[in-house]
Amino acid sequence: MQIIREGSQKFEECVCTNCDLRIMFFKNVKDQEMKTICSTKIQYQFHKGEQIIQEGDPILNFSYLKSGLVKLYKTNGASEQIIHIAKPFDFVSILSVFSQEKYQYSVRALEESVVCNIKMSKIFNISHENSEFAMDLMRRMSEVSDRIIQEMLEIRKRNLKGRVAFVLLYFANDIFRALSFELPVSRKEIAEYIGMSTENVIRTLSEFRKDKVIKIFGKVIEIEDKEGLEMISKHG
Amino acid sequence: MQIIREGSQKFEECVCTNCDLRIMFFKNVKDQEMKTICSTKIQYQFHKGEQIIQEGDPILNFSYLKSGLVKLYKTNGASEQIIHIAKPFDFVSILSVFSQEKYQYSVRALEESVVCNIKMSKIFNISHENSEFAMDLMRRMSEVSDRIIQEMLEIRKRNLKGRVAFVLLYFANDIFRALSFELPVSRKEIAEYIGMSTENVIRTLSEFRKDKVIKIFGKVIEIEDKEGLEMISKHG
DNA sequence: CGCGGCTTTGATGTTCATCAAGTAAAGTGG
DNA sequence: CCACTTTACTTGATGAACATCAAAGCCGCG
Repeated sequence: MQIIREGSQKFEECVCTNCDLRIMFFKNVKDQEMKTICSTKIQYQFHKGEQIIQEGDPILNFSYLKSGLVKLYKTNGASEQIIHIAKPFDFVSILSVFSQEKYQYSVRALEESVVCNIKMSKIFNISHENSEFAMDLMRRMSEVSDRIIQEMLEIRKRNLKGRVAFVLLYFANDIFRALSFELPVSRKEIAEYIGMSTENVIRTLSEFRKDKVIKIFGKVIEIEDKEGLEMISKHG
Repeated sequence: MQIIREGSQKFEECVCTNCDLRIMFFKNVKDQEMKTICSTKIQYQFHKGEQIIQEGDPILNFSYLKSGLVKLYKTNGASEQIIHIAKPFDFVSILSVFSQEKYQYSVRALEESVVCNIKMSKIFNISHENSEFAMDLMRRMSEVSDRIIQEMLEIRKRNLKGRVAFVLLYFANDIFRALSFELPVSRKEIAEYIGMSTENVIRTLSEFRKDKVIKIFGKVIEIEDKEGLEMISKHG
């Protein structure tokens, strides 16, 4: 992990004004407020595999993903449960930032990722003075948690094959927007995500390969028969 | 379903001032605002089994449960998935009220329930002028969605026996605060809640009875060996 | 080079869903 | 209020789905 220093700060110019994500969270934040956010925010770069948030740690910052890909998960002793795999525009700190003092979940980078941190106190201050901002934030938080719940329900109602197909389509449609992609997770992580055993995830992938639904080159997956995969996702 | 008319409105006196739930949502709402909420809110009483919210309907109101017990669920064709069973102080409209135009889930009364409805437009107006209120709301919404996700993870990591034990303890500890209680749901609904088949839920209950962990009198459950049940919930 | 983690496949056993069939309970219409 | 229908509950038997154990190949890394 390393801190990203943006050169423009030296010139007292606010780079955040042009941040891609401004339109999501800070659309209604005035220029003056934006300047103080810009000067106090800290951006970190995380390498693949590095821990971004550890459950149990105190929540001091409002964090959001600027680029990369992360997994949101929870540990129970030896095992892990993956709750969500999120990309930018899709991950906001964690739901609990407004209701908890400590993180309930952990976050780890699946790819090179940049996270922008803003002190919670600043978020509270701005919300206090700018209700438009508070409402935007509410809308975003609501979307994020809603999506996670929806996704958990979708996974829960499927059987093994349906779940694996669902995850492959999730990567293809939502994350990479391509029929061919490199899996950013291990087979074990897919298993932790869909709540099945690693061996059975592998077996299912092999079966899809035999049935000519996908091609497998190690971590690279190529979807050959998308309609077939969609059928499996829908009906097991 | 029937509308509850509160006599006090005739006397131009605000009954909401003393609402038990005011401290949760409207702690920071000023008296004048409270008066307009009070005069425009509509309360409905639902009988056991009546539908409160139907997925797909437009979201017009911010609703919260004043008394009773409800189930939050989603239908897929013939089958249902229960997402959460909620009591007052625990259920706020639905998460999606701030991000969606239509309800994503349905809500049905499990017991005689009173729901208070406030027009969304009013909520937006107050949030706009009163950021304290907006922040309170955010905190509540965050708590609710966080709890649902946490609960889904807890259920997911258990096996059949562990899940049934978990649900029984949920009713005993969180809902009824008693070792003996009448189940507000059918065996089928328990199955839909924990994602198992109805027959196996029944079998597991019977097994708990044989092992002298619980007593069963139709819908009435009496927990005989709470520690035992907790062990099963933890370790299957 | 050798170690540990990831991947793969096979064999085995457990857990769970499904089917079937019957009883009990609860609602429905005459 | 009673016959009738439907829905909820229960148990057993069977097979399918899935986890677990075991063994071996692969790959990256110190």
